[in-house]
Amino acid sequence: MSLQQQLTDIFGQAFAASGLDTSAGTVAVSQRPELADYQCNGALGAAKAAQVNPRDLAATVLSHVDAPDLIASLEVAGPGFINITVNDSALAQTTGEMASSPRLGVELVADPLTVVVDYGGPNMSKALHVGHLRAAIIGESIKRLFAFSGHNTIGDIHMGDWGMPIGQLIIELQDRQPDLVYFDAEYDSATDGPYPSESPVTLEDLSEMYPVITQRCADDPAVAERARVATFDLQNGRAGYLALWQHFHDVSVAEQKKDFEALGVNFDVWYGESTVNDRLEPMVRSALSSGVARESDGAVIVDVAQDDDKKELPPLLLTRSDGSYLYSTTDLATLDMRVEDMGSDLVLYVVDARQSLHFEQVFRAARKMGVLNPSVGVEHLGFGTVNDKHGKPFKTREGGVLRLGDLISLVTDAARERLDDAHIAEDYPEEERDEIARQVGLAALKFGDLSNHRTSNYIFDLERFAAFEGKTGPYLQYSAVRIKSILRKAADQGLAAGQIIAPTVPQERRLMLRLVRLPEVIARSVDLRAPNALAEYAFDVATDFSRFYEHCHILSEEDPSRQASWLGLVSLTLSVLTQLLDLLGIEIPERM
RNA sequence: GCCCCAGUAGCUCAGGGGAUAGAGCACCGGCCUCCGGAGCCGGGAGCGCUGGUUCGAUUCCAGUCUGGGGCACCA
Repeated sequence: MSLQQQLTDIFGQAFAASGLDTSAGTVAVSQRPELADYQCNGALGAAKAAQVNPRDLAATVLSHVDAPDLIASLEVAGPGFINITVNDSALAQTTGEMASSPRLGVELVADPLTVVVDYGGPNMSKALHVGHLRAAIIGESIKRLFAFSGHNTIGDIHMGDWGMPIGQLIIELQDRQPDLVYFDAEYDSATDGPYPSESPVTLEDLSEMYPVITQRCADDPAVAERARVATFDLQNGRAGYLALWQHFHDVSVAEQKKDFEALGVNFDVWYGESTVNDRLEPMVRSALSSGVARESDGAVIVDVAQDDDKKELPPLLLTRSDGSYLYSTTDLATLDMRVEDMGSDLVLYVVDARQSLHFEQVFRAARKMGVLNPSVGVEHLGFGTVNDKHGKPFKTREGGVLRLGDLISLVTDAARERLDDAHIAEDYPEEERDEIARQVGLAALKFGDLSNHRTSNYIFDLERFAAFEGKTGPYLQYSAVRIKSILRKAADQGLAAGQIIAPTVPQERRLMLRLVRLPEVIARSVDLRAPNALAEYAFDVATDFSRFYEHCHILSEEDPSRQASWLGLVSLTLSVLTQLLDLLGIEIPERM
């Protein structure tokens, strides 16, 4: 049990023994570290309810606290705060237990859930760009966080591959290459042979076609109508379109897989909207027959407004008036699949915050339609938009969107340049230098993103991402690498980590206090679904380590038990940093 | 018009109803006979505005201003 939890239990009992509610015993990390390690503010609120003086009440509570092994001193301060200073040897013992625990003292959740994390969400036929960065790395981090906590997680890329854009691309291609067999409605693969196995387009072609056809549809209703028809035909199984779709899909996935792999983002399943095509028609029919859905202007809709709504909630569209399906339909069917086939208890959507209304509609419709029973949770974990320094949508200097692959090259090159300039790692093999540059560049990129709160709008600043000083990913890597270096040298000298003993210098004590907070930080990050809490803490751990490192010279320490303890402490620090960075999707080089 | 999100230091951002609101960058000043200086130590400067709830509000609520976003046949 964590130190903070032990203290909370002790104070809960002390409040109970004083005739008050156990919940008043909640202990928090002290806000005034120069005064105490932890504090309990429960006396202030409880005193109000009991109509007594808070300081007197705090004193009464203290009289019921008897934990000399754990607590070194207690003090009532200010209006009635209880300041708690823990015993040095208890602190050392807790730190030592953490060091010998494979999970670093973090308990597995009592009731593991099957959690589907829906993130990434690229549209088929589009190269990944900077806008996909957040979904990918926030989603990856949240997935890892839930998995570490003990949940059964499934990361699903949920590709946008079954909607209007596909119909648009089909007619755009038709206009460019009308003679392709895919457009011949009379073509019968049973008699005429299979469709060509070679794709008529590359992802490059599709990416170029995409904005062109989008604009054409916006400008010309007749073109838009053709796209709708093509979408309908595709969804209803027109063979040529399906064959074409397969090509679009394959060239897209091949390219996108490379980008996601380069980012260190791995999906468990590559499902998409198309995966649930077979569920669409039955689902809509069932919703109609049960009366949950109704026809309106030829479309099928589900009313999701409620009497107590503060805002007007438009109905959710299950089908267009031509009978074709929308992403609301595929999202609902996907949810159905996730519950029915994948056994989800919780579905987390890591998707742009601008889609919050859509998810509100989908979640409500899902409850009404019985797709979701009350025991299954669904949450939209929205994130902020990607803007440039001036708060406008991010564009490259040429005015286009920055490709994800180009972005990775940019940060990797910056890291490589830094290595060269500073004459760092000059004697390493060229291959290793490249690998270090890759790891450092990605760390800068990811930490720069993940240290922001998920929901805040995102200012995309290349200079900031290529910075390696201060509160950055590379600083964290550097801290970890220094520890590895120390441990390597210690091993060379035959020195081993030993029992962690009571701290003797403030920097050492501070580091221990920081490390033992890990369980609470993990729990809080899970509760808030917020990787930035991990990022903040990781930086604090690294900073506290740097201070300790500056002040305590480990390898030249003369007292053997102290030296062994310090080696244990820095080894634990490395484990904690490694774990945290892994949860953020950041790798640590062996040396750099 | 309605709704959502955000307003904290010059800039980019943290912040869990509690005491004296924290980092990083930038700027200024220190630390290299010592385990890796991508480091450490020190310095200045801030909760949009007005009310409310509370013993106590940057935090919760209402209003207001500013910025961003959304509002059935796009995703």
